[in-house]
Amino acid sequence: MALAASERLGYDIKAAEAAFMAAKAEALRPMDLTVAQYATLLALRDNPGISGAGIARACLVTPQASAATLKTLEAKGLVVREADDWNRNSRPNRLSEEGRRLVDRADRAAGAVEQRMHDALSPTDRDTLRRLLGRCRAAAASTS
Amino acid sequence: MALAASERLGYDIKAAEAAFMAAKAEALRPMDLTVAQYATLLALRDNPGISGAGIARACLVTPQASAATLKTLEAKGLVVREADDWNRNSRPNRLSEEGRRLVDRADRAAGAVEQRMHDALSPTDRDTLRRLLGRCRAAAASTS
DNA sequence: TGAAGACTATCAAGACCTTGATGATGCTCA
DNA sequence: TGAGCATCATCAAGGTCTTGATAGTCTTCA
Repeated sequence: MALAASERLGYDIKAAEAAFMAAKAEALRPMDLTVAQYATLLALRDNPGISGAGIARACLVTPQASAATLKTLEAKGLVVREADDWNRNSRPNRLSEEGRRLVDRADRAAGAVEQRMHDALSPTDRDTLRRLLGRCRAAAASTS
Repeated sequence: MALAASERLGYDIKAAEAAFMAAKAEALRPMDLTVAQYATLLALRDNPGISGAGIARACLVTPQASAATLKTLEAKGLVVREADDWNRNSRPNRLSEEGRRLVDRADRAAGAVEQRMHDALSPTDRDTLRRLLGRCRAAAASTS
């Protein structure tokens, strides 16, 4: 074993991410939205007409994953997918009226989690955390 | 929207975690192991005879998730589950001989990712990162 | 002794994510 | 024009994770 389990930074990152996800999931439960669905709606609100592939990039997942989530959201009536018979390659996605209402409500709930994390750190701390995480990210990606 | 998208620390944490997972998944691919399977094998190596629930706690998932992974690993012949007819409540899990060989090989590959992250930061940086992530974790969990 | 509460295992359904493969579209450049 | 390449959408299969529910076991305590 190269590194002792307690020395592994991956665990700390994972634990923070897990706590973050759990808190968001709980905040979104009353709206019957999953975290993935919320992230997708958020990307749609900020980028009307974005493609499924674009959502995938914004949410850090594969296009297949975003397509599945879009399908669920379309079935819920929260998203409208513009199907063009003359161009099957690009299918812009937009929020429905209900989707727009819900994403604002969801963002008030889930945004509070983000706000708590934001408020728990000083501006300097936030900057430091971002920088260190960026170094980790680069180190993980290198050579891989 | 309470916070601008670029101001959200959750994204940085998620991105670091995603890069970390991707690098480990790639390192483990030649062994035909997923990250979840690797984490389970590691927990088993460090805690022989641990219960499924114990693995779940170590891996930060639900008992159901660990049970599913154990089932896969048992089918692969990497894990042996001791079934007691007189006590169906507790089923200790252990590595098979092949499982033991594979986990060591896997840890050399995946541990290198962890090592890269470790080496990219000074001891002080690592300490700071841990502390800040801990604060984020606590902030996310509070009130939720 | 016996009830309460905690822990464990497991089934089932649903959602999400991944890799791999396929096919269509659009842009660029020789 | 036409080949090459990047991008997009989608099908399929496998694995992981969740919530919810059911049930056996163990410990504690009145």
